[in-house]
Amino acid sequence: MRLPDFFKCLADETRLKCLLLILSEGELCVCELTTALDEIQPKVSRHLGQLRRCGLLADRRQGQWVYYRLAPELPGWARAVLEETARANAAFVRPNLKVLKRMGERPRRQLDRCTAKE
Amino acid sequence: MRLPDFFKCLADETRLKCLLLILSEGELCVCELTTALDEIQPKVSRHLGQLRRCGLLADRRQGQWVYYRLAPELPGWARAVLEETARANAAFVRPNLKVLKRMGERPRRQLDRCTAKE
DNA sequence: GCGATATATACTTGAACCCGTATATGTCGG
DNA sequence: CCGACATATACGGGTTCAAGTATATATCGC
Repeated sequence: MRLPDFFKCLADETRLKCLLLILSEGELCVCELTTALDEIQPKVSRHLGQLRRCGLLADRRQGQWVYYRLAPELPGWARAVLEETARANAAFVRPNLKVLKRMGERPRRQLDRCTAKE
Repeated sequence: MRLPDFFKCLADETRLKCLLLILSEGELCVCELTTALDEIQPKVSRHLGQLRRCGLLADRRQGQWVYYRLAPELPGWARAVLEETARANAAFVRPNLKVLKRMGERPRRQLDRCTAKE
């Protein structure tokens, strides 16, 4: 990927927050991000799709949910940039992380069969 | 500055190359960057002005030349992001750096009186 | 003061971008 | 199958952005 395109992916608030939240949580599904960001679903989905097509995120479907994680093939320096950014800008996503933690109905992951209730 | 705005500054090829070249050389004037990038002067100047207004670069005038350097007040994490990017993407600016090195007519810096010829 | 050089800015235009709405696709439970 | 839920995408419109050209400002040598 062209270097400026990598930073273009980080240049939008919604995309940047998605990346930092995923970096913090390891893996998040669309509805969790939609809630954490308090945005409408098509908006979040559209940005996640862009991040996937650009090679920053990977996705996996589990039941009706789609989980996004950092792409394993993401170069080390790119991951380092994200981590350094997250470390020094924790306040940027803190409110969203708080909403996420308080979120009642979170799908249970790492199980083939799962219910929507905790 | 808002976090996404920082990355917006890096999301343009001309701006990103300016930053990486300045990071590599310490300080560069507009005409050196114009030559190294093979771009027209108003384009380079406009992007440099934007980087200055956003707080990424600082400038000083010396005679008829204006030198740009990384802003001293740039947060450490931001500088680290730039350095990590430069380290892992040396090829991105290598041709421009080569042009710069071969550039015959470079203003001499760190002197109050200077000529355009080396 | 007057050209020559270096840099900054104003203006206009076309492209890229992001958004909300509506709709399509996919999965699940019954 | 069918309704409910989760996600993706198509469409249309408004805004932002970057470009080239032209011009303004500033410094220098004379």
